[in-house]
Amino acid sequence: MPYQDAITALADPTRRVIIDRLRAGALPVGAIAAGMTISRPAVSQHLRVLSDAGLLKVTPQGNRRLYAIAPEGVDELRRYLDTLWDDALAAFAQAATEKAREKDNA
Amino acid sequence: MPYQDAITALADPTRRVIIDRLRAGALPVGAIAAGMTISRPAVSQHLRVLSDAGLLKVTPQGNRRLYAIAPEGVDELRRYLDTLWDDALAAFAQAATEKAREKDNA
DNA sequence: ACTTACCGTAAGTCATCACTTACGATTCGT
DNA sequence: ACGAATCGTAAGTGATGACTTACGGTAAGT
Repeated sequence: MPYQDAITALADPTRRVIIDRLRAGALPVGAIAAGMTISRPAVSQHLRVLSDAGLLKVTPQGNRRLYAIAPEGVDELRRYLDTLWDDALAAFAQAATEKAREKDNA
Repeated sequence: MPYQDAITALADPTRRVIIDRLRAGALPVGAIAAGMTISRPAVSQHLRVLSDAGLLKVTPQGNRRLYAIAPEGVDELRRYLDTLWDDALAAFAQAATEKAREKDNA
């Protein structure tokens, strides 16, 4: 899954809450939904989106399904932002030098 | 602006196209909208969202307005993903050791 | 075997948001 | 000073998506 799906998935506040709940480790759906204001099926739908985006991986364990953060999916997004960050800094530096040159010509 | 706004802003494909157009350096609105399928006011609205999210900075230059990527805004998002990445790796490692311990007890 | 627990999916509703056209404001050129 | 250019904003419309309830399917407990 490309990084675009990861960004779209993380755009929803509820899904970010789910991600935060999984920071410490894998959890079954019931544990994730417990304490949240929305219904459990709604959580399931969010988990589906996050999994499709490559941000979560599922491991069925008997009756339950354990969801955990997939480091690879997070890394894809990280790399995209790194290139964006590099380009932004380079453009910023170039704009600064151009501005200095203008000042010299004045 | 917190990182949440940045994620929400980058969730839209059109806004990512705009960001990509600004990777090489600042551009006025007309140049950004040129070649895009949507109208120029639509581009203006997207630029507003990106600016509010802290991802773009504007420098009015006479008649036109130059938009450029704001490195600080990108950095906020980068830091969020870094902590998420760290936690995910730590949880993954812990799960691996626990699994190994289970095997030993068997 | 039968009940209970855990979970995903289907169908439908409601709000959010991206886009359009129309308009007003500011600045440049002549 | 006047017309053209550049851009932001307002109002309205259509589509996407987040949520609900209802249902089915599989595994665990007794």
